[in-house]
Amino acid sequence: MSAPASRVPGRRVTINDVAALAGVSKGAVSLAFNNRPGVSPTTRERIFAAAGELGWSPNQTARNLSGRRAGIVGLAICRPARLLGLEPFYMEFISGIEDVLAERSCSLLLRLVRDLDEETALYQEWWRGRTVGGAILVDFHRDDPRIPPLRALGMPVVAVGHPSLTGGFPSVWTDDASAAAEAVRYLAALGHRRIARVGGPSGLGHSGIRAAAFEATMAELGLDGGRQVATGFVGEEGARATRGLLMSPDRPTAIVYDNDIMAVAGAAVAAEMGLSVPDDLSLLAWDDSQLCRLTHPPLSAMSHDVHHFGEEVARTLFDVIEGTRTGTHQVPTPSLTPRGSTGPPGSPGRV
Amino acid sequence: MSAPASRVPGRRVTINDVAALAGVSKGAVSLAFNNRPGVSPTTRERIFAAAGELGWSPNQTARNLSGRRAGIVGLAICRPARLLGLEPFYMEFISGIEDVLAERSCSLLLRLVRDLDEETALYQEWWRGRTVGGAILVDFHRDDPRIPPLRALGMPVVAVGHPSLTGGFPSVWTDDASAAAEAVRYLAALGHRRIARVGGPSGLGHSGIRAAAFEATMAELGLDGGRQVATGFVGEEGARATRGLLMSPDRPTAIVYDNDIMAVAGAAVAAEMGLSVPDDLSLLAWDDSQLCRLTHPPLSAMSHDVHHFGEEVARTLFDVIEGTRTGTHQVPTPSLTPRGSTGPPGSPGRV
DNA sequence: AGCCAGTCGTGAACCGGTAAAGTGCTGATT
DNA sequence: AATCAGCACTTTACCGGTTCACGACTGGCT
Repeated sequence: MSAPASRVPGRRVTINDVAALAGVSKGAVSLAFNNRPGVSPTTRERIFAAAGELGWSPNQTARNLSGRRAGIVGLAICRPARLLGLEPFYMEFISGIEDVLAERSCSLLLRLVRDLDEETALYQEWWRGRTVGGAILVDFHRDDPRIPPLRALGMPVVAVGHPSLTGGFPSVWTDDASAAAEAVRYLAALGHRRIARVGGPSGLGHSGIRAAAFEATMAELGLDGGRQVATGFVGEEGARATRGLLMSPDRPTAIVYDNDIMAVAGAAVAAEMGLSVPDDLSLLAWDDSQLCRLTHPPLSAMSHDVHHFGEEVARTLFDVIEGTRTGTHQVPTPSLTPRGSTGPPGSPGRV
Repeated sequence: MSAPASRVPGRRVTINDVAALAGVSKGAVSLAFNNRPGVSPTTRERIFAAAGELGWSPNQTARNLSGRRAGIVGLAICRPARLLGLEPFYMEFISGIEDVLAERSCSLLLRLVRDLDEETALYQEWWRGRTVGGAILVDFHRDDPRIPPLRALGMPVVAVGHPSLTGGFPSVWTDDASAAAEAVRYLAALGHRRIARVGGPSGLGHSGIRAAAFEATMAELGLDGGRQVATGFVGEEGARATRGLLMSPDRPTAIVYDNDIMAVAGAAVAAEMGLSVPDDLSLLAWDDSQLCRLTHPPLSAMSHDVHHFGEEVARTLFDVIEGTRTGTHQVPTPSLTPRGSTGPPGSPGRV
């Protein structure tokens, strides 16, 4: 029941204790622990021995206060909490980030915020307060209001999004425009003429890019039924949007979704309305997590390696922090993975 | 192109600048910003005005250094990064935590570790270095080696796991034993006699509890085919375990899994081996994320609200930090949600 | 011997706040 | 008139490190 043999009951051990035990000044201990010249190998040894005996390691907070930056990377996300738990994208993305952070003994500071102003204020606090050494910015909007204040802040940042959106921050991005175009061309090649798209919020940059590319490609192919619906990315809205599209007089024969959770919800709606996939309706998801392989039929998707995306983002951030990188960096374009949910429209087998 | 009008180009603004502008000492500013008595309303006003003008807010790092604890909660997870991205459990759990943290303007510090020693060392560093104000401990083992050192640390902690495992830390838990028993009784009632279980790592506490309850219930019902296999929670291992069970001479007619990702993998194996679910084989998942509703047939599961679980954990941690709670706290027991993957064994419709 | 350079280490200032003791003033009490 | 409580601040000492100017000692060179 007694506590393990500890030195002085209450007091916490500091650099001074180590210095005293090793018989040097605290400056020397600091030098030793930051392996910098100025202490002889013998003394260094003695200092480490003392630290080991006392179980001391430098106090990060104190360290941060005097100049050095924390081994902590900030990530604020402006989305509802529930969505975070349901969307496979974020967790895979975060797992990729963590994979790289862990290698360097760094941690991720995660925070959900309600709006972009709160997010901006948070980053300012994190940076000015030396809580983080850098940050990852996601979900860029057109003319994103976070850009000017964060630029002024001078914090190392890696932006996730197309360079046209990220206001000059070093960025990592996928070519959503090409992917969206590929999606449309694929469905058109199958014979679809009325193709719809269920996208994310209209203000969101990458949704906008996909929307524009979708429309442009439809026009280019001479297809005119290119209706698009904006949603908030959650399954329920995906279902509602799908229902709306399918109830319209000239209902689409194919729908492209902006993530897989909405595509899954869309598939359920199709079933509920007695439409068979892919004969009556083709569905194409985006991101491609395990979900897509589990539905019946499995969902075709624009797929990419989200874990790897996260890794690249984290690696880029370290480069930015070390000052060895400033440009933009593209990761592979999502590529079409055809599965059972896409096929020619109104195929012969239809009832 | 020019930076927005900022006071003195390089220097960061500190409490001293605010004090100077307001014409008071920095002590007064500190008092005002921690709304404590000792400053008149007029002066207080003047101080806030000055802070507003300079865009100053207290530096968290400096604040933490002198006593006060950070509004940051630590969570270390000792699992492979890839798994984190695939397992719906963790993200839903984290989303629940974040939901409560966000209400109080707190953040979650997340870190993946390789082993329990690294985890212990990390918590010590976080606590001694005043990086976090408390922590969430997960994945308890029998006689968990983290307990003694972390007890000695005195950090506010909430443990996720059965009180018999969590070494006296305030804990939040689900009754896995009852749930495991219910799972077995349900399958037995359907007529199954050879029931197997694909569990998590044998050292993991909650896997052990489920294993013991599984075995005890099997014995109680006079069933003897209760084989159990330990895995690492990933889909691939779930598939391998399932394959092993199904290839044995007296193969089980029902399998219970420890999470849903392995159950999904198990369903794929059944299909691959030409077994029909549930006629030839019943499958029962655990946790019950969306995955279970997407397979064909949908998976029956021991389901619970993981998001809510996370919320309760976070709330409990705040109570512990404030000293208003020390005991254990049970959240609802996972309850059986029957879907299409369970049914009587070898039913008439069988080929 | 005298000078210089280089190594090892010390001491004090500093990072940006908090906390507790101290100061000066006002107004009520005896 | 003297005492005293109470408010509104100011002063000063931390919190636990890092950094940098400076001193002491050693050894090589002329």
